[in-house]
Amino acid sequence: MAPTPSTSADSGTASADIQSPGTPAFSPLYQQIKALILQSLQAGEWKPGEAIPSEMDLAARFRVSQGTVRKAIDELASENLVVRRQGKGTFVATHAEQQVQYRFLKLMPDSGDLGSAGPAQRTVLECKRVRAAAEVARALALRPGDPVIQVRRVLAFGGVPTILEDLWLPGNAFRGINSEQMAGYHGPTYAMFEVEFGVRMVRAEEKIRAVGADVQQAALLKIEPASPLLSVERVAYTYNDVPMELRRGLYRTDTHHYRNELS
Amino acid sequence: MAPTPSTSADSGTASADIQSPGTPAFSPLYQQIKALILQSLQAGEWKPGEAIPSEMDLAARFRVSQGTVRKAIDELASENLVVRRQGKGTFVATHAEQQVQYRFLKLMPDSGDLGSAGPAQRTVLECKRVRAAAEVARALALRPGDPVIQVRRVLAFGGVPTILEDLWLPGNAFRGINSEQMAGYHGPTYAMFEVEFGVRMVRAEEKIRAVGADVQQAALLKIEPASPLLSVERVAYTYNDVPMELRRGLYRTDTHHYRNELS
DNA sequence: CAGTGGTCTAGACCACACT
DNA sequence: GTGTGGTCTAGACCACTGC
Repeated sequence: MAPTPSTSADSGTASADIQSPGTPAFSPLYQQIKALILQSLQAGEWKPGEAIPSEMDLAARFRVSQGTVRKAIDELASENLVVRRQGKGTFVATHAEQQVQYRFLKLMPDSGDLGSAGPAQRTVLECKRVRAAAEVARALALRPGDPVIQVRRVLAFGGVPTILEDLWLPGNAFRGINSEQMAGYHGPTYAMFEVEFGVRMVRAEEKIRAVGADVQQAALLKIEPASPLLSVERVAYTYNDVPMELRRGLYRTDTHHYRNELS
Repeated sequence: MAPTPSTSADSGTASADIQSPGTPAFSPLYQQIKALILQSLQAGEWKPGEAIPSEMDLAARFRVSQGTVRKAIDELASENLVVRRQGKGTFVATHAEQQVQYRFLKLMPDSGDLGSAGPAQRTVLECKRVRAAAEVARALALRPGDPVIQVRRVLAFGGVPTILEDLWLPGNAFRGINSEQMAGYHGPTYAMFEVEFGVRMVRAEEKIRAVGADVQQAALLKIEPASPLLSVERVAYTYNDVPMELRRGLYRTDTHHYRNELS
């Protein structure tokens, strides 16, 4: 299964390329290899946490040099799709066994002392099948009225309710999900999605605002109504930029803050 | 000016390494080259926007192969310290001539329509020399009482005041700064810092919270007191992780949102 | 056209982890 | 020791830019 290089740097050969006229569309070999590896990743040829074949093996399989495979894997690693470990191999990234427990949750205690409060205590308030409202459908690339799972839960740190979250999940991919799974799983929710539903979140976009708590929200978080809360609206994507989750979190930021790095 | 490789991969040579006992401290050649290039960047050997020497030139200068220089530059490019442009050269990154006008400002209009409101209108309310309070001193790695510049300004989009910002700058590096500079410069404030003070911001950390506007803040932003605002506390760093600015912004998020990407 | 960064190869050796 | 990823080199050719 050799790729079709769009240009050839092989000494001696000169394979031409089939291209639509007018589209330069030059694609380096390593990008094609990357795409092939990505396909195997999507297809589940290697499961999260498992090792992928060695660079030499992949080079042989795709009939390219190790250096080309290396560059393809380099990009996958920089996108956090795989993790390289010297001497051991390259592994499919997973939300479980992440060094920092929550890869997508950037809320930090002001003290900076992470583990003091231990893991979040989850309380699932609701987990039901509904029909997608227009807004939810748009975010998840569904049609209005399509089945979605709606989850509402509270996360507490050290006994203090800190986050109120609403989640919307495509009904088809998450068929059969229930409150016990949402509450009972030890570890990140995204890790549970991998194990139970084979859904790997690889990327997310967030829109952050400051809002005032309404009466119901205030009651659930045990704060005064109209208290300022951080509203974090997240769309999480699997491979190929397919949206698989819409999430709206309300964070208390009197004891925590959202930490971000710019470069 | 050849580097001292901590290990040698040269065929034929076998240069041993001077290392403190007990410290493995293996550092690849390309990291050493990267550090050397970084030194030249800091020293101002090449100014923001200028081209650095070609890969071949640098390879000759450091007596290493082009591939090694390439890998060093690759890392600098991934850290946004330089920008590569095929066929033209590698250029020192700058906050001016940035494709997106504000590299560190992640506030977007909800409409998504960027340029509609045009560039921000700046109103400088204050620009004075003060002595660093404990908190400011800590953030800027100064001693309490050291001179700092304090700036307060309002940014408006399409005539609507949207951001209220307080800035603290080390008095020594920004000696002589005044309101006219802060208000009059066309383009990002960080670009002005490069041109006028030779200070290049390379990286920043932000702590984000939701807060309620106090009476004064509300008046300046022409909103109701206690309205929820996004508080963005930023420390910006030059080379070598030296903090050069503390900034606290209060963002209206009824018409805009803070956009973030996770991966 | 020459010069720049970008791609690709092939082979050698190093650092690390397991057995 | 063996196998993995990581580093380094040398040389060839490709794509893009501007003279």
